[in-house]
Amino acid sequence: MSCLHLKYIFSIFSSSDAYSYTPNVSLSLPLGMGNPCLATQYHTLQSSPVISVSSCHQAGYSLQNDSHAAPGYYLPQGLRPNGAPALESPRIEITAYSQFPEEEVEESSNVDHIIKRGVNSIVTLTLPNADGYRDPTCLSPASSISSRSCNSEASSYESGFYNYDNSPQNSPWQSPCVSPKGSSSLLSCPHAGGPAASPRHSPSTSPGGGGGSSTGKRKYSFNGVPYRQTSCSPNQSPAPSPQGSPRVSVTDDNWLASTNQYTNSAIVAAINALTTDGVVDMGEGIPVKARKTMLDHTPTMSLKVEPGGEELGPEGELCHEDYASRLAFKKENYCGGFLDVPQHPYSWSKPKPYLSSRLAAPSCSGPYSRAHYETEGSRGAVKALSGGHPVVQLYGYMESEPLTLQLFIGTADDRLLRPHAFYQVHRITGKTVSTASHEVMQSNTKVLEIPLLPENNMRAIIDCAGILKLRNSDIELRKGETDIGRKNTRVRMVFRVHINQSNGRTVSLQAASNPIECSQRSAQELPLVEKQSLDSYPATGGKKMLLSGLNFLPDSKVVFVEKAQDGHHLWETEAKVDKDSIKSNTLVVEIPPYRNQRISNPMQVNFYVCNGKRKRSQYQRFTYLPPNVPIIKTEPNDEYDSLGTPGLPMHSKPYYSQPRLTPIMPVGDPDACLVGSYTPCPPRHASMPASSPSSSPTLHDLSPVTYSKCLSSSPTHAAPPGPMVPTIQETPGRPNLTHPASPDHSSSLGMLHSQGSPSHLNSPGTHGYHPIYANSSPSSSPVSHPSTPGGTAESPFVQAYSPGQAQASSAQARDSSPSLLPEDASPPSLAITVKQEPQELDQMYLDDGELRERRMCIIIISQICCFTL
DNA sequence: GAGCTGGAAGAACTG
DNA sequence: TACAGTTCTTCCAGC
Repeated sequence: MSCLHLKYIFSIFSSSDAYSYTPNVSLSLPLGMGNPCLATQYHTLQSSPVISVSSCHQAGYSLQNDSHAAPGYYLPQGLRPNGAPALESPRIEITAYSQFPEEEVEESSNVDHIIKRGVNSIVTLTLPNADGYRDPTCLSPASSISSRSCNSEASSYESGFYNYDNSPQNSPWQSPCVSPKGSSSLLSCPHAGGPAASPRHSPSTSPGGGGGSSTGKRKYSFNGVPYRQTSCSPNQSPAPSPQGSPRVSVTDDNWLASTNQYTNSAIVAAINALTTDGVVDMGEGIPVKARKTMLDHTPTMSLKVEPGGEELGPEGELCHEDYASRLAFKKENYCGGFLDVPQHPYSWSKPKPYLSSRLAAPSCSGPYSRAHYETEGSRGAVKALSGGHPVVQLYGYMESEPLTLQLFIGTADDRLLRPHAFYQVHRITGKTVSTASHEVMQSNTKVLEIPLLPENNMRAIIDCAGILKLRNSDIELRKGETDIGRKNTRVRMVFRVHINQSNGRTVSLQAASNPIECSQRSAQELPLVEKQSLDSYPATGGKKMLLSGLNFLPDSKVVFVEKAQDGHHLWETEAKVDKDSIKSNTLVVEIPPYRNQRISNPMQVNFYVCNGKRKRSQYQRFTYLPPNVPIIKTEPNDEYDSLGTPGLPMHSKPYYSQPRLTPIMPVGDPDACLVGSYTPCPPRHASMPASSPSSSPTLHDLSPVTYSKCLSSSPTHAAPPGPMVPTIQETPGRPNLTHPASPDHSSSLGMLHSQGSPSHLNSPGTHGYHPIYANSSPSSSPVSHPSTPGGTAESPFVQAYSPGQAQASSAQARDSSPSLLPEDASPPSLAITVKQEPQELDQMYLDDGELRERRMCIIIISQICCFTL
């Protein structure tokens, strides 16, 4: 499978607190190469949107990810020829990604990647094996019996819950992409299995009491994967699928008549329309109650405005009529497989007041919040670490049309980012919720749609989203489900925005939050490494590295491990931990010497913190450099300074639990990317469309994800040859891609991989955004990737800024240079200097400089608290 | 009374 | 197969 690798800046701040740091993260969007239905699409953007997410956790890390490089387009280290950060240029990249070679290889082996270049620069993305991953007919999150569950009568109606299950375009499985307006490609019906009647355990019907859902011990197939029991259980679960969603007739006329505005609802509607064609029949498997509810409300596709309505007033409400009237549908053969970007989504009321500022954000009681089961009541919206709620903002968007921000729960494991099978976003309603939202089902994944309004500076406070935990037994029994829920408790919130371009194309941006631990026990006991002061160091070792995170104990151990691609350990050694310096959130460890002191290329290894048997953190990446290689240091991170660990400047990038590798190159020298200046990753962009500069939006994922770009980008490190996500450099005229094999379900378009890693720290006073060390490797952390030639403060993007500054910044961005954020925007706490990308570089990619002027980026302003169950 | 939380009991599962 | 430890779900109580 191939992944569309999107780079974006991710900046998260809490609604109540200002954070500023912007890790670079690149997103890999899996493209089903093997599926002929996949169409590659890309557009030329007048502006290059960038999704930025900054997390409060990370203070500036910069990773590079990126791509295959096409000589000439990227310089090692992710810099352009002129030294500008690669990510800067607007573009969409499809990059191979993988962390664990073993898995990757296995997964990749199954998929062919095909990219079609259609007329109009249409890129068709297929969703290979999408069905395999999740059976649409299976119990979906929507089946939640909770009052707020998507399938509940109330929720489905009130929230305007729609199931667009088969909408490729909207499907979370679909990777963000640029699609030509009106382009249509046929995609094989994702839900081949059909709605049918696969028995599901219905939460609502399951006998109460713990374990009621599980009918027995889990059985595993020969390959160790739990197989679905086919016997129908009395407790049929309501296939929450949206199939029962309101149906609306769609005609070409009304579709065409729709405005230029893009909305996901259109897709939903389209899918719903398909149901009339018999394409989608979700009736079976849906609890009677649920079906009834949905049917009853069929005609009413309403967008419910959350409480706070009084404050919102008429304008703030999205009434049914209003909502419905704005819906445009395009009848299309979605089953066919082409994923179009709906051209006419519903529009959010324009003058909608943004209430978030008026609401008192719930305070975060501690480091953890808590997700809820269907059998429980809601546990509230996701909290930001600093309190309040996450805030997402789209920077650089200069149009007056409101956009729709999509939110769903994605995975946070070692594989590509994709919708999480065991968790679903949960729409929160209530007095304290200021943000309007509505739910839709896409490919068995619940998606929350939130308006991004120009009047609000394209900013939204995510106070309407909680996390619902589905019972493992319910999900594992789904047909085609290969994931195991047990101990699969980390998730990320994934944000997407589809932006219609004036040229008729649509660009999709995506950003993911930091990993969120959803297991109560794990959150309390498992060590979590969020940051490390060094990403790389000479093989001689001996240097002390500061780790920051959670749950460090006096007897915590740090183990360095090197694994072969086949998974077996090549080397493992326990590092020396400074017991005296151990705190619950910090730990100092001495980097052990590498097993081979004579390495000529950087060697990627992993390490983890262990609190005892079965209590290990996820793997963190570390790169051993040839002894004679000079180490580049980045500016100290204030955050670390605050840790009180003198002598250990931490510019480290936050490593979240996911030590995943994002192989950029499917094949090649694993170390290649690190070679030379230790640039994380070699240039991945094979071909930048010189002709249409504006057409390649760049997505920067600065999420606090733990990956290091390097790994991901470098086959060497991490990436097993096989499993890599192909890197595709799309150009209107010539898409260039590498195909990685596509993994099973993960290979579907829906898989998104956020490779980003937090790598950047913004220095106070400088723009937080660090564009791009796109190609940075894991080791590309600030340390290894110091500044880019371009210089610092001028970065067109601001990574982090305080909430208060956000609006000003965004406003300013629109007014003048969208891409540029005010200097003051960056939080004082950030110490890393962001270099600005030289314009010359842009020009290398673009024929004109317009792109820079209109660069956009989405910023997630707040870090999300961990959740516990 | 409803909703949100934190805590924990007991079932389910793993090794 | 039994057992102990781990993890998952559900339930309860306090605000």
